Amino acid sequence: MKVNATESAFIRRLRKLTPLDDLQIGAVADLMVDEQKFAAERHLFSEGDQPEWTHILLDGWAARVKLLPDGRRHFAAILVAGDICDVDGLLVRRYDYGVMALTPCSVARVNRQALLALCDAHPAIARAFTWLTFVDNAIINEASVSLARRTAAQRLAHFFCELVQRLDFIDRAQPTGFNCPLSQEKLADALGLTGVHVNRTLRELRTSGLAALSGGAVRLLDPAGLRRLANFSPAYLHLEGMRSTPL
Amino acid sequence: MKVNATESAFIRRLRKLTPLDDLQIGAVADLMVDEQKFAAERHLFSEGDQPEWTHILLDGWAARVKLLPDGRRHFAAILVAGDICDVDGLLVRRYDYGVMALTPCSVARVNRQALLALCDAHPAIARAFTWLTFVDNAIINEASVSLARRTAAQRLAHFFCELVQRLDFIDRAQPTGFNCPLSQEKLADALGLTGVHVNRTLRELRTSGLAALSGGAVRLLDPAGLRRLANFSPAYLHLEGMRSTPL
DNA sequence: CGCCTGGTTGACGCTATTCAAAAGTCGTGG
DNA sequence: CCACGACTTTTGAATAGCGTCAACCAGGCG
Repeated sequence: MKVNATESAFIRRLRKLTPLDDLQIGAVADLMVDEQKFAAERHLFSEGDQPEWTHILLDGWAARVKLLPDGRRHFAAILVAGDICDVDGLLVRRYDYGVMALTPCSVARVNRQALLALCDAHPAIARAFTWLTFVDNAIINEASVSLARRTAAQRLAHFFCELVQRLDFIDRAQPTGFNCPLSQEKLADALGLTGVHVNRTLRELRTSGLAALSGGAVRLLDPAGLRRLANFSPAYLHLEGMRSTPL
Repeated sequence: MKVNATESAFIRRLRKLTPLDDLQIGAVADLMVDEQKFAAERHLFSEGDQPEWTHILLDGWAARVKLLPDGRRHFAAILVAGDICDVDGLLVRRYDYGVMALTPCSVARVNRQALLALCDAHPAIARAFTWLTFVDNAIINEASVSLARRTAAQRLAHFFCELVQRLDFIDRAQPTGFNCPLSQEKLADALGLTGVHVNRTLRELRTSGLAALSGGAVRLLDPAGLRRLANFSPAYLHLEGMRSTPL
């Protein structure tokens, strides 16, 4: 399927975050030629696969999945529209994670060699992609703080605070809440908990008047309270965009 | 202080992992001009600082530190000789982590602008640094699996398995063990545990004949057993080096 | 209508934390 | 050489947080 790349969340993110000009943005958009749909639970690719395409999430939610031998799993990252699923596929021989659609997804595939060539030809574009990698990293680092040192309630609160920012950036959130089509089981896999405990912790947040998840939507009843509980500070999202330095 | 860059663990890593030729390697080495010493516990820089240099660890151990408001901390990454402490400092406005020396360290500082310029001039060099970022990422992703889903014993076992590989790669480990100058408290900060529990878990590993930490060294008493316990598979370290694709 | 997935709740157990104290280690200075 | 202090390791006892198991309920969809 043909992509309307120019209006995609990814290109809009590039516009807002990087100093690329219209020509450079256009060159990137031109690589986003074919669009694929994935049903929920479907894998875009799996751990161990050899990368052939770079996948950019246009719509829906997905996750980077790490599987454990006993069948349990961990979501190393939650991906929303505008996120690149697998930049590292550009240079790595084998994926060390899979990417799974959490909801029905629409994905732009970008030819790996073509993107590499474009980056080589335009250092500014290479920098933009490197920048996106760094932001991705920062999010994962912050998630690891949650896993290492925050309680279940704090993890959920932090997760909600982060997502409202990320989604708002692509105009998919209101200050009052956002659409969150994740089952409690999937939330658990993202936060290093069990489904049962996520359930209890959600009730805790609800009864304490902080946030509520129902009908596939998160309502932030007390945004300031949530941020206080999670000790959330959005600096790590680097929403001001990359530091522009002379080429 | 002047650096003997060519013999540094970092340059040797570049040689082994990337397809850069001697000229390109030399150009990178030429940027590693000044060497600084840091005492244990000293910060190379702190969260919130504006990046000015890129820091490459030549000797000693360091960690990327994320601080919590209550004084607790989390080590988002453990750095050893040959690791870049802060690639993202190249493009980010403010660090979202600090880097702390865990032992006396020797660090090469690289001028940020100069490295950016070099990457722009030589796409192959840019790729090499991007590649190192990806490997760094993969390690952090795997660590997040430990934090999310592995028990204390498995975390320690996995940590030891990873380090013996990473250190062996720069010729600083024997198959039988390696030098590990981390206090139990610091191990705890890397693994999302408490010092007390690390102590108990180390005893568990010792009495079950898997591994022992004493006198600043880890002895791997039963490497295969350790790997089995941790379900360690070194694929994510990408020790085969980057996928070479035509420029 | 029955099935299937996801949400909800209770009882119980285990893992890791907390608090506290004692013993070992190492560097420093007298 | 010993004494001292600071830090690290070690161990115990009590507790908290989260996981496990199991049952039940609600809604969507064939």
